[in-house]
Amino acid sequence: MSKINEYEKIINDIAKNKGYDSHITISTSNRRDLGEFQINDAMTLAKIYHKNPVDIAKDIKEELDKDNNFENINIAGAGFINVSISNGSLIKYINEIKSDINNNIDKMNPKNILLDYGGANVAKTLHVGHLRSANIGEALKRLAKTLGHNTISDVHLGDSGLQAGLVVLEIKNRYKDLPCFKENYNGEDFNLPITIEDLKDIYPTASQKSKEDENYLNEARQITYQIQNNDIVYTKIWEKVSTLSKRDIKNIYDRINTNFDLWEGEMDSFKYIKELFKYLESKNLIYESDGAIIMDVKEDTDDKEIPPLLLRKSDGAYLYATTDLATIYGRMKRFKLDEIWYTTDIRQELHFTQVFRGAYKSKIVDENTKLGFYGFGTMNGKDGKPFKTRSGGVMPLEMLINLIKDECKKRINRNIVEEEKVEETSELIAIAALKYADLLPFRATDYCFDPAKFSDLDGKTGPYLLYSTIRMKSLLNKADESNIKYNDYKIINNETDKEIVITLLTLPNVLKRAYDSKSINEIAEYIYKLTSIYNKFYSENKIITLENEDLRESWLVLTKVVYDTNMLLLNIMGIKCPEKM
RNA sequence: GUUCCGGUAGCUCAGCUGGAUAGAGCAACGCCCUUCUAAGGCGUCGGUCAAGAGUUCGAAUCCCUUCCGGGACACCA
Repeated sequence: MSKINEYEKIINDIAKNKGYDSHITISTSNRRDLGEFQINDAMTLAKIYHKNPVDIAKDIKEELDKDNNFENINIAGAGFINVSISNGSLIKYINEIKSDINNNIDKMNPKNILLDYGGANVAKTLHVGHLRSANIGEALKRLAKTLGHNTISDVHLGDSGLQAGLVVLEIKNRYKDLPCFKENYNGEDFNLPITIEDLKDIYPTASQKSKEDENYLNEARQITYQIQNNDIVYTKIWEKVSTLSKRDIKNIYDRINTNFDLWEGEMDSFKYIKELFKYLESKNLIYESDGAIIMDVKEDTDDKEIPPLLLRKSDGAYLYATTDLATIYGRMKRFKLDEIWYTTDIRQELHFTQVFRGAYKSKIVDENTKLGFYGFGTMNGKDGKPFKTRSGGVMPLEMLINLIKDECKKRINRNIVEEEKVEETSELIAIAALKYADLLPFRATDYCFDPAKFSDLDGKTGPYLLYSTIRMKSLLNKADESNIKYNDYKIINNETDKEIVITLLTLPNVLKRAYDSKSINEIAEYIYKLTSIYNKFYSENKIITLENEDLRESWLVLTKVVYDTNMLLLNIMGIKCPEKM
């Protein structure tokens, strides 16, 4: 158990012995003049037990006074209990976590969690709109892992929609002479002379044409249907396009440290669709309505309209809901899952509500498996609409990364970073800037996309965190080079030192809250707070040259613990730290 | 129309399971590099928490109303 929870348990045991049975929490005080931690539960307990809150506070204080973990206990106002932790206890705490930062984490009971995020579309360029899903999903996965869970991540590519028909149609138009488009094609394998560069042009062209030409659109729809139904040529072309496109998509995901265990897509769910329909039919859950096949998912207790799940269009084609339900069907067959997490734009919430209901109602998913939708807010431009480039399209992710990278490159300290490392280093800094800026706002609120926000390199930013973390590491390296040992934490010198220790103490609760709310912003806020206190400490003290050896050793141990914590949290956020910058 | 989510400093955002004096970054202004990386540190300026009413010992936080902005609402994904 983490130290902070040990403290909390002591306090809860005391309260229980005094007859107050309720969960009491301690939190860092916002009245530091009165104490470092505060307990606000006396007021709540007063209501339950019909007693004066100050008397309850006194009861608790009386016992806390006897425990040498705590000191300077006082009661203020309506019944606030202010508590400080004794230096002795804090020193012990740092020594408990100094060699393994995992000792400052409360592991949870392991669950098997599948995370569905990313949502890239085959044959389409990864653009800034894909950023949040990747950053948030990846960070949630890493957080879950850190807390002891088993995870499977799936990019769940969008590869079954109209863009398939559009792209194949455009290819057909451009390469009429390929053997596969001839009448007596014998099904032999063929080379598709298409590059990723071609692909970047093919979809936008086709999309544009479909908007202007209804015949073109209809033909694309027809081909989409044929691909979904395993047409020998079209399906093969689409598979080739997918393979090519996946490689491109993976390159960009790699750049932003987003990794998937499964590179599956909507098309991979098609093999379950027949079985799924049969199953739903056997349960009498689906029926025809206006030529389409639907499933009712509304419930009597609903106070708003929940439309039915549309599983097959009147023209026979399948939809988003079909592939999502079939995907769940497949996942439940293949894996033993406790939870499935979806991270997409919050505008898809209703869709997932419908799909989840369909999954539970049909018992594809039993009530022991939790389906969770953790949507993120929409990325808007300054005008309140989705961010666009000057030409009107959505900005490709690659362009944004390179934009930031150029800014970072200008600021690299060439006296420190070797020339051949400049490229790699500016990439890491750019990614840090991008990811941190994206993870800082609360998950579910919309936010304003401004390239300037991501290229901010000063203040509360990714580069600030990297810069500071590198300085910590550099300091520890200097100590190693000078053969200065730092084994034990011995002295808390002043308020700044103590503030660092207290901030470290709260880490387990921060991780817990982030996990509960499925929002990384608490972690992003926390690492900034810890880092800025450390930077204050850094500027106040000269460490290596200090003559007081015990204090110097303590400071180095403290530096190491903050460094380890930062590395842990950067890793959760999917941010890599360079050696120098 | 139904319904969901927002409105907090000039800008971008935290804080919302009620707690004491509402925070941060940017921007503006001032100070600190012969000394472990100044992408840093310190300070100043900046607020009717959209408005009104209510619950409470206590409200940015909970309830209600209004105004403003955005989203979703069966053959797109």
